[in-house]
Amino acid sequence: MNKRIKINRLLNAESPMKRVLVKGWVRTRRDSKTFSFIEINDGSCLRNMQIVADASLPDYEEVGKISTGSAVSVSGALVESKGGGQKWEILADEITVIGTAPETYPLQKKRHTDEYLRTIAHLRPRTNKYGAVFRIRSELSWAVHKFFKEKGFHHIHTPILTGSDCEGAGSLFRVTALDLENPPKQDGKIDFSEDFFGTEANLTVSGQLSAEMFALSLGDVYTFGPAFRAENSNTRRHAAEFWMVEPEMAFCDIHGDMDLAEELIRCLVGHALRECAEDLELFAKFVDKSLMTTLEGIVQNEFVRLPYRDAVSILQKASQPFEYPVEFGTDLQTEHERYLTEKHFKKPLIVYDYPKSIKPFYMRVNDDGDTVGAMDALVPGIGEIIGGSAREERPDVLKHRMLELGLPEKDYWWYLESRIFGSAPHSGFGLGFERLMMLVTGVNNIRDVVPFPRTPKNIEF
RNA sequence: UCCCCAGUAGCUCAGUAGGCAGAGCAGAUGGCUGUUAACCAUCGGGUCCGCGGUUCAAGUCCGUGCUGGGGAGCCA
Repeated sequence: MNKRIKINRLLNAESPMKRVLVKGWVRTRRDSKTFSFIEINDGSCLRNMQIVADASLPDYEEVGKISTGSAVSVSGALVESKGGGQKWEILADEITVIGTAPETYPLQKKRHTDEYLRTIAHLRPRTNKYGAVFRIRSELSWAVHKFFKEKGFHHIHTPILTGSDCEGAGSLFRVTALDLENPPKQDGKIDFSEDFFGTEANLTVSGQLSAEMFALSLGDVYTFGPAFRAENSNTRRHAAEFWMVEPEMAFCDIHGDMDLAEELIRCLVGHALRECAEDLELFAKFVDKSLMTTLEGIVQNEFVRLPYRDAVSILQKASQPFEYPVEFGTDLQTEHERYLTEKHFKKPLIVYDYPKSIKPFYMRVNDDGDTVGAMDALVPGIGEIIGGSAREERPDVLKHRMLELGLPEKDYWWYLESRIFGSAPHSGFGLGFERLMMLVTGVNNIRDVVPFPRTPKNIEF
């Protein structure tokens, strides 16, 4: 018996083949008097393979019972199709049902809402749209590694479990091996010295601080892994578990940081356009009619670079009213970011040099003393897709900032030591991988670009 | 967490003025055709999200809870 061949290979065949074997899931069956058409999909591509099953087949009775959703194995000849819709089809000489699907199979041969498909997240990758989403996700994931590999970056596996609530930003998921029914206590409080690590532990919110240590050793590094936020965020762009790409570069300032951010996004979008054309076509057709214009615009045009001070004055001069007032020292609200990227410039932009007062301790203080080398990349439809900064490499300035913000030095002793022993300017950023997926596919809910999304009150599957 | 909207057949939805619960698709059965989300006919299919209230009468009005969605905040 020959080996199974993926449908995408067969659909791109140059010539007929006498004997091929395919395996996949039935999308639809159309019966004639003397034969049946069965369309099967094996996930290798968006398109299905049409199987022609003639009534003369030994098990033709069985063929009539093959239902939508069943897993089947088909062997036969790859021949040019007599019908109009496809170039190739398989003239079956043997069809075996590997796994049946009763009529309660929830996926029908019709359009389903995204909300309904979320309730059957275990089956939704069998639909055209979600199959395409996750093929693109896989391709983009690979493209991230390719991008950094070609630039000489090293991939670092930073820890998922962390011992301190670094950055103090966002609520953390506590990790414990203690008996929650009866935890050990000391002076009325839970005694974490009895816990697995002998101290409090959490899931990481970012690999940045670890990555910095490796940038100051291996030069240019990146991490690509999950991050966890226990924020009670109920929006279409937040998940409790998401993936971040976090490059960190030694001897690099905020401008080099922005250069890399822009190059990364444009390169990844270009990669998707080249390598996922067929799947992207589905999104351009059914999800976002302007998708191709948006994506090609990103690849072809440079991003706007806009200092925060200039962003403020543009917003102050804007003809439309804002709910939140804008002045130096306030953070840009969603409405402001959307105005800048969707109305004023109508393309991606990077805002940089934010006020010190609204940014974390590790961002490098600029010479003006009021701003830090922070940057946010904003794209139409999604908002912030990248947040990054130059890191404060001067130990005295860093300590001063920690004091201002009330962060205990002892918790960051190793971070501070990196500034004492051979400190060097360095910069990095975090790219929200799901937000990139939303940008590339036009899908407007983060829950629909994650295989099994985790959001407040939702961890089924 | 706050504001707004929704919840009716397996799925997508309609349900008028408070008066017997509907369609398309899916499923079953039969027919027809190199078909393309095939087509035609027949049939089966309901805790109208839960609880409480108003009313002779509630899918419909009121209160409340749950679930889902959109927006805001937090951020990637």
